[in-house]
Amino acid sequence: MTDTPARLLNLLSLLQTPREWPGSELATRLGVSPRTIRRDIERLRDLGYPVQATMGADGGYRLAAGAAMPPLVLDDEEAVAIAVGLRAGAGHAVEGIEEASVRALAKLEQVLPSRLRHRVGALQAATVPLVGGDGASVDPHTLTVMASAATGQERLRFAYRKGDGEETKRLVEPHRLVSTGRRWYLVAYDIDRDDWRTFRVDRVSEPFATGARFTPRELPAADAAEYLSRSMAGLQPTYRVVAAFEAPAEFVAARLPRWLGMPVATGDTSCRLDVTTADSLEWVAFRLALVDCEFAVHEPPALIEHLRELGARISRAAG
Amino acid sequence: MTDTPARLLNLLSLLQTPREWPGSELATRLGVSPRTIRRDIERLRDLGYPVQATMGADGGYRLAAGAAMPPLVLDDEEAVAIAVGLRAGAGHAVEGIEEASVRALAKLEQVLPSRLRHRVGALQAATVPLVGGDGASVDPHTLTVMASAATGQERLRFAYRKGDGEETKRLVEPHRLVSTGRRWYLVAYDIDRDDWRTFRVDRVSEPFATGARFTPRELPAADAAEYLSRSMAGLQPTYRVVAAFEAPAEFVAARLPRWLGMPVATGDTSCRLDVTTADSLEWVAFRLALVDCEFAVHEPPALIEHLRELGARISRAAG
DNA sequence: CGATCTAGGACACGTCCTGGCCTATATGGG
DNA sequence: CCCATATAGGCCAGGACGTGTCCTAGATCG
Repeated sequence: MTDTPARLLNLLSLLQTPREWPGSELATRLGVSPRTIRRDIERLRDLGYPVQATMGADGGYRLAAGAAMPPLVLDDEEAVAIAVGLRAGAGHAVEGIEEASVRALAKLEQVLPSRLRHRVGALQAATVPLVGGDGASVDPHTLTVMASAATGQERLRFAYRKGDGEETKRLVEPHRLVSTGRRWYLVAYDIDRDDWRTFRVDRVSEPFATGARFTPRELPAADAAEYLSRSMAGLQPTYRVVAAFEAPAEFVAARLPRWLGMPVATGDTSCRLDVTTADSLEWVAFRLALVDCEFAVHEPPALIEHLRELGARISRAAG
Repeated sequence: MTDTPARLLNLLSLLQTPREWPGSELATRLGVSPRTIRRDIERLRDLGYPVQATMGADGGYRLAAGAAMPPLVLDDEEAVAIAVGLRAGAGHAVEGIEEASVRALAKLEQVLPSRLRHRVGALQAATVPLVGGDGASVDPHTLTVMASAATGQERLRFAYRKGDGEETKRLVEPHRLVSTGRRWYLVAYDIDRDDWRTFRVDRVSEPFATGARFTPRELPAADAAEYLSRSMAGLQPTYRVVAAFEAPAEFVAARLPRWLGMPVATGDTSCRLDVTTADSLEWVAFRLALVDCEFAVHEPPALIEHLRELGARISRAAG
């Protein structure tokens, strides 16, 4: 409280409250004269924070939207809410911002007080994983540890469950996290195997940043996404799904995630969807049923079988 | 950039990066001597931010978790990611932190630069509303405007669609937002009608804070939640849902949201769920089907009918 | 053992921060 | 209309404090 910088930070946090503060109240609250408050406001404006003032009787200051993000001052509950929200969305985030979302979560969790961390964990446990599917859900904690290690250029140690169920210990230099559809991959240089590898994040457990720094190697590809798609080509079983809907293409498109592709209109009130890269039939079945209109699945047989079972189960539930 | 406070904020933002910074690099980057950096670190520590230092060769500083949240310095993408994540979760947030979640969103959107606001809007449009249900989804923008007006004690103007479909104009003094299950309500004092009212947020459109301040009146109840439940008693149609599952109670509980209540075990591999306050049958049907085990619905008839249709539709889709 | 980092005391110089006082200006209410 | 109250900002005096340049001590790794 003796410092000018501390006061400015306090001021910034007060101004982020969605209300107006008269200068006199700010002065008494921060323990300085109103004149100094006016100067502090000026300082904040010089720093680029657009402090808005309303003139006249019962005027006051508030922080408006500007050119750059000001440092967000959150109270405990807000921080927990953001952390829980981001973790809930970590598995199936909106496409295009998955990486940024994980980065933000890592940044927040790095400085999250431990008592709040417990609350986040408890609430996270209470949350319902929306996709039952094949159970390949990612642990937000794993994601954030990996993201931190990648940007911090620290070596990473973890246990990896291979496709055949065997557990192996890995020591890698993490390069980047890549999200495809709803699955996460880590592109990293495997120290022991002395080569680049990709790891499915849902098969990783007990990730641990060793603290040892490394200098980034050059990836043998234009970027991590390209390397991933090259290394996955022909490797994992993917399905091609073809379905027809009895509803306008816009109606269906609005109810499907983008990465499933866009439906093509086959008439005024019908359209067709062709998904080439589906990797979980349960998930696709679930999304199709959610569209809330008549539809028919033409391919693959496994999906048709799964839908038959689901429909039968629901019918049985109805007595 | 000439100021000490500005440098401290910059330093704080650098230290939030998940990596270690040697003092010398911080010095050159911020354009001051290493000694000043050491003093700045000390200042931050005095302010309560736990700057962790590792000694020895290639040591450095980083920001650790402490007692209080430091101001979060986000880049553009991270801010957008948080905003989108919170908006996506605004409708059906994790129980217990809905209000905090909306507060955080309001705080963020208040200072979000407009160019980022456009990106948030675009991504938000691309997001899929998870619950089709009765279409009573809330607009995150409406929520944040209302939350800001309530905590900022500003009068609020909006259009309200009553139960019979009629549009009315309202001018209110917002008191609090309350979330029950997946629905949002505003408890406010209606100026024109000169009495307290509750409004369903999903029926509100074009909310607008007038800027006129008011002094809070005393609510004729212990708190907003109590007032809401009193004013809703016997008013809105709620259903009682009874369902039986052929799976252990823990299995079912883990796949149901808390506000639906807890299933009661009726055997080792069976349990029973009794929901007294369901307000949307589509939503309940959807959640029950998601549990992924055999189940049967005993009540109400409307839900059974809905399930019958859903099951038939899925079966038809399977050809 | 030496290199390299953090940690921090001492000192001197100059800057800038503060409070008090002034005026100008915008706004709303009696 | 006029007055109260708010922001906005200039000017000035005095003193606090931030700065760079020394210095030494302690920790850690190769």
